[in-house]
Amino acid sequence: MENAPPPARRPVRADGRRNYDAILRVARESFQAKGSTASLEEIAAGAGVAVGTLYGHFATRESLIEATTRDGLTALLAHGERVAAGDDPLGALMDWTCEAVLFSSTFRGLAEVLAHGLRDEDSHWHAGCLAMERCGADLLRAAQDAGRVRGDLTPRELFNLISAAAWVREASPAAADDSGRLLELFVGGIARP
Amino acid sequence: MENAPPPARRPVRADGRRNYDAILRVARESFQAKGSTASLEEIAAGAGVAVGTLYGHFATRESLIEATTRDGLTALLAHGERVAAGDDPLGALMDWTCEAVLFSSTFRGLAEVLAHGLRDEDSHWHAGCLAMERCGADLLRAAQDAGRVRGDLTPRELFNLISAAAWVREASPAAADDSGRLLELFVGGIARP
DNA sequence: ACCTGAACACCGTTCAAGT
DNA sequence: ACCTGAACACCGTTCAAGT
Repeated sequence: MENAPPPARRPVRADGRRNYDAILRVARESFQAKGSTASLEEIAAGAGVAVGTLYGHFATRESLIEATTRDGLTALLAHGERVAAGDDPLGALMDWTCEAVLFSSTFRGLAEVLAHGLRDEDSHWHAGCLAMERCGADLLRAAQDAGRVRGDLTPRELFNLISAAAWVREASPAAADDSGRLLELFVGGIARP
Repeated sequence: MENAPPPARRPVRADGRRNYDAILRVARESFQAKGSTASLEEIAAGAGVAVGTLYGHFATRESLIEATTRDGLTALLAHGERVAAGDDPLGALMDWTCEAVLFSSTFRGLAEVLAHGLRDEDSHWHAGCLAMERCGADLLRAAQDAGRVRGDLTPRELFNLISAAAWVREASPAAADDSGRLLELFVGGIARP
């Protein structure tokens, strides 16, 4: 209930903001290069701060990961609202799903963190994951109401399909090259003629 | 070419076999409980041997994982041969695929190790992963020849679908409960009416 | 042929002391 | 309010010495 850790916030003092931003910038590069398990010590060193400073700003690895991908998630949700306004429910769902797969494979390990965040109520991610699930749920329902997608598919299952496709993308460079094909394989079966 | 590490083999000396077996037994329990990243020191301690003994028998974590799941893979391949003898190619493919998903989610992290082993030629796993892929390829081709599965699906893509479904099973207990439903979602789209 | 355990390296995490 | 870096714990991996 009350043991959910506080989300990372940008500090008010000038040196604090500088360090916060430097850590975020280096963290993005490190996660990109080495995945979600990249060394926090290396990130701190790369940002020119002591480890304690990193922990001061980001209490857990999850909160740092959350902060590095917050913008991406925001963009994804905005994209969802945009495509929802169109008049092709199936196209909108597929379009957004594709973007969601790309986002969820921003770096190696993110899909797992997302899947975990959706289940763990005490996670920094929980709210974000729920928002992402809900965004997909709205698009899914619209496509189902239009009779274009099998009606028994649940929002949670759509989330699972997305993170699974993202996981394959993370793990297999060859599959990542052809995202359209991957998407077709993973969610192609849910459409109705 | 020649830098592929040697597979773990059961020692000839009596005390060696005893330790080897003890390590394997504890490793199975540990992987089951904590996933593929379980502490090797704890496994060694649990087996009543020094860490060096564990490394003496299993040069890498991968080789230990391989040894703990070798029987399961063998059983899966045998199951493939068995179902291939029937006269329902689509049923055989689905049956085997379901077993493959169960095997690939024996413990948390195995799906990732398998996906990695298939790509890395120097892995302990490479031969095993190839055998698994080939087993699926034979069943897939039969189902395709019978016109029951879309013809453009490749063996590699089937492997990816299997490990992705296994990954979801590993990550989400709820999904793991209803394997039939999961399988339907992941490979239901490949069948032809 | 196999075992032991100390030794080294690396990393996560905390915290008292500082500014 | 924020920073520092030493301190502790834990783990992976190697290897000289032993039987």
